[in-house]
Amino acid sequence: VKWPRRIAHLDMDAFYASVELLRYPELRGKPVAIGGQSDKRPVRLENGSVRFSRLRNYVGRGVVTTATYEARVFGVSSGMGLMKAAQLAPDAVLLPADFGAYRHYSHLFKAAVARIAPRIEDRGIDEIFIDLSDLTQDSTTIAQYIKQAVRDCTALSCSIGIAPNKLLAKICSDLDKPDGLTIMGFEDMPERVWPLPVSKINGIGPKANRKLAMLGITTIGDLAQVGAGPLQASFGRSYGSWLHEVAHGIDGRPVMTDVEPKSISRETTFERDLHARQDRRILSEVFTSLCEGVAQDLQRKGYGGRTISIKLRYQDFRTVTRDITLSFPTADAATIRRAAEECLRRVALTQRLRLLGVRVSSLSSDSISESKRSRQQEELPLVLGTADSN
DNA sequence: TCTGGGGTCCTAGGACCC
DNA sequence: TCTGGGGTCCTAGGACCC
Repeated sequence: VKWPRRIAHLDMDAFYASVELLRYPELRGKPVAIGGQSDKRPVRLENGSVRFSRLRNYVGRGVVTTATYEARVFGVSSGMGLMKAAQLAPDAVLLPADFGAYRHYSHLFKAAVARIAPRIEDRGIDEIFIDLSDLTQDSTTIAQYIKQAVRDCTALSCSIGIAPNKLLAKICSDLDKPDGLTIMGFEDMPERVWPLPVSKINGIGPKANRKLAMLGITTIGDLAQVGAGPLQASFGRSYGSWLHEVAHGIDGRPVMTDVEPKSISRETTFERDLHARQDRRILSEVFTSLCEGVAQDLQRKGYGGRTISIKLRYQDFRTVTRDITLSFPTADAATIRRAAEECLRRVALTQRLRLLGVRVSSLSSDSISESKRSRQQEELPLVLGTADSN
C-alpha cells in the first residue's frame, strides 16, 4: 500500500513532571509543579520518606516549567511565575527541574520511536514529528505500536496526532491528552479544527491572537472565512498569506531529520537586579562564566561560531542585543569573552540589569586544528581594533 | 506578588559589490 | 553632473516555540 503524506506528532504528557513522578511515586495523584533553582533537590531520608517543599514557601523569580494535571486544575500552567502559582495552589509540591534526567528519558523515548519509524524531526526535549509516509501499516496500528514502545522503555505516556501534514498533526496531538491518539484527514477540518481558537495554530502567539481578536476573528473557522487579501492588508504579505493557508490546513513543510544548530547560548536572570558599577564584580564573574559555558557547549558539540552576541534585560524588562562578527569561527572562552566585552561597550548601563546572556551564531562544524585556533586567537585584538574604530 | 532558559525565523536598514 | 537594480553581509529587534 502506498500512503499519501502521513505525519505524526508525538508529545510526551506533562513530561518533566511525569519523569519526577517516576522518582517520587508517592506524589502520584497530587498537584506538583516543576520550576525554580535546580540545586535544591529534595533528599530521601533513611526511613524512605522525603521532605518536599511546597509552592507557598517559594521566594524568587522562577516560573513553572511543567505542572501535573492535578496542579493544572488550580489554574497553574507552564510559563507562570512561581509566586503567582503559589497563590493558586499553595499546597502543591514544588520540585526543581533536573534537565539531566529529562534528557535521559528524552533519548530513551526517541530511540524507541526510531526503531519503529526512523524519519524523526526533533522539536525539543519532549516532542517529535515522525514521517510515516514510507511505512506500510495503517496509522492506528503504527501509533499504538509507538505508544507501547515508549511506555515499555520509559514507563511514560504520550499523545499522538496523525494527519497529512505537520500543522494538522500538531493540532491533533493536543486534542486528546493525556495518553491520546487522534487521526485526522483534510475532510475532518470543518468539524474538528475550525471550532478551535486560532491560538491552537503553531505560529499564532499572543500578539497575533490579540490582533485577530480585534478583527473579530477568534476561531480557526473565522480565519478560514477571511480572504487572503484582507489578511495580507492587516498582517503583511508573508504572514497574511500564511494565515490564510493554515486556516485551510495547508502546510507543505517537510519533516527535517538532521538539523544543524544555528546558535548556542547561555543566559541567566539574577535573583535581584544588578547595577553595572555597584555590582561590577559579580557581573564580571557571571559574564565570564556565561562565556565559558557557551565555549564548553560549542566544544562539546564540535562547533565554532563567528558572531558573538550579548543580551541584556533591564529592570523594566526592556531587552537589547548587540553583536559582532569575527573573521573566523571560535569556540574559545577567552576569545568569546573579549568579543562579548566589545559588544558590552555599545550599550547603556545606567539602568539596573535583570538578565545577562551570551550567544554564538554563524556556526560551522569545527574541524580547525588546535594550532590554527591559537593563531587565530592572536589575531583577535586586531580584528576588534578594526571594528572599534568604525 | 509580574514575566526562565534554550532556541528558530523574519524584517528592515545600511554597507558594499557588481 | 543626482541616478539603476540585484545580491549578500552585518546588525538590531521582535514574535514565537518548547
